[in-house]
Amino acid sequence: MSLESVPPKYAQLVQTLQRRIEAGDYPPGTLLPSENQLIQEFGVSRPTVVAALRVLREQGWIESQQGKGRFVRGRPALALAEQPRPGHAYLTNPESGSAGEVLEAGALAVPNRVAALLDLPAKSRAFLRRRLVVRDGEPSEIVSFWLPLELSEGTDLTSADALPDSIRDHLQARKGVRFDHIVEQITARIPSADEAKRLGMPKNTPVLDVYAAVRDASGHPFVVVNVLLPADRHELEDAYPIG
Amino acid sequence: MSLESVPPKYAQLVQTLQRRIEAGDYPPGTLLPSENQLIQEFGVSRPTVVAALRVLREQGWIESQQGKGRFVRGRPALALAEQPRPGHAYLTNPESGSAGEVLEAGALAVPNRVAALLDLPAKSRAFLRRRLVVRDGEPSEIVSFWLPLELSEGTDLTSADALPDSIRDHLQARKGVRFDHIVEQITARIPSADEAKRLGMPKNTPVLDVYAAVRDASGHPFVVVNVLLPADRHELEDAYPIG
DNA sequence: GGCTCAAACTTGGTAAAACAACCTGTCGGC
DNA sequence: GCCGACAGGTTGTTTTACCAAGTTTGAGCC
Repeated sequence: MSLESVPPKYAQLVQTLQRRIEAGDYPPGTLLPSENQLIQEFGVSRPTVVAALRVLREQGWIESQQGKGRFVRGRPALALAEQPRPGHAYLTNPESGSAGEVLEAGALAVPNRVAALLDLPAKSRAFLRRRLVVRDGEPSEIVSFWLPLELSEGTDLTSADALPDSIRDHLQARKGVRFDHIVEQITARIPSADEAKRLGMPKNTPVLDVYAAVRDASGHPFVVVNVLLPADRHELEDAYPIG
Repeated sequence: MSLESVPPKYAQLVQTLQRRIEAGDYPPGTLLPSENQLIQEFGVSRPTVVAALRVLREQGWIESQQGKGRFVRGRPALALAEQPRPGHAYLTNPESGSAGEVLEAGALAVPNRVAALLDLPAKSRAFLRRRLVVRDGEPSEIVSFWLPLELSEGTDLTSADALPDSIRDHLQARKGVRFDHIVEQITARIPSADEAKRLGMPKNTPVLDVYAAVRDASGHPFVVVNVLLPADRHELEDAYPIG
């Protein structure tokens, strides 16, 4: 085993400076201590100080001006809020982290829309794993994973139990694929009678229908995640900076 | 005067390597030459090589693995594409760029949801500008801008004609506010009879209801944009990288 | 007083060196 | 054959050193 790995010095410096900015020790608009002052105070070399300040600049905490110094901007508004995109969580969270029930797990003909997202010919077969997620004792959403048959071989995706690791880790470990980005489509529709029954929702309220195609760096799709959310109980929220 | 300032060496290296990756000299999935090889080939020092490779890694061109090397990923698909996010386009595009008709423009009591997004007390009044956008001769979507009364003074937002500049430029020029980020909420519902009529859509198909709160760097909201999109004619699409 | 200019600060970039951590082979011994 | 030790490769981190370029300041001259 390993002893608690200590973070590198420059990362510690980043943390320290972030805390001081948040605490108001370095108010926004003011000048940060110069490189030499930081070298003195923390007893590290200049490259270490510069590395820390570079990280802070790239994250938007400070801005620098040659010849003058580095100005405090404050905590970057979205640095942390920037995460929970709709389709993303279902890929990275293990199924066992949420209650639920596996509805289907096996190969069958893909809907046209999924075929297009997976770059498969229409009417071809693919593997489907569909799960009803339960939150607070109530049915909450239906999550479906579609993947090409060759990708599903050798995985535990046919299991009727919740998977202990995330779909992403599962595929990455067993098939060696590398996820790169997600293309997400959001639409709304009236649920089918079956969907409404499973979700325990009135038939005349719409569902949000989210398709997330997971692709590698070259744009080749691996998996399509579909999430069905009753619109009376769920919203999608997202935040992003604008230039 | 100065001669054309030459870019720093590490930046030149970044460019060279990017071009080689794009040209296929370093195909995705393969190993990049090691630091020592690059030092040899380009006749620069190790910190210079490392600085260039750090930039490439942060931009998503390569990924590195201690003890093994650096793997080529390819051009980062989304780094520059930075899609038009749903609420964003309506802020930056001038109204005159799309056909349409101003439905309302004036002060009135805000709905609870908008009040919350604008940090206003419930039942207070705010300025509303609502417009029906027409595409290809068909009514397409309803766009509403809500803003606090003090922000609407001195603007042309009461005009019944399409504004020649974007809402963003308009407010930035006249009120000196600086937009920083957007918090977006997406939901779906059945349209009201009036909405369905204006949008020329069947009453039993849902609409996507997008709320985008535009805020400054400190999180204070300026404007709320609401877009109503018939779900049978519109989808929201978005792409983002995953770590 | 007002101007010029040099000195002293600031950040930006490059070079050379060393050690640590990690991976992958090869070469033993078993 | 199997397994461990080891050597040699890789990237990660830190240090020392020097030069370049932009900004501010103040001393000194007119």
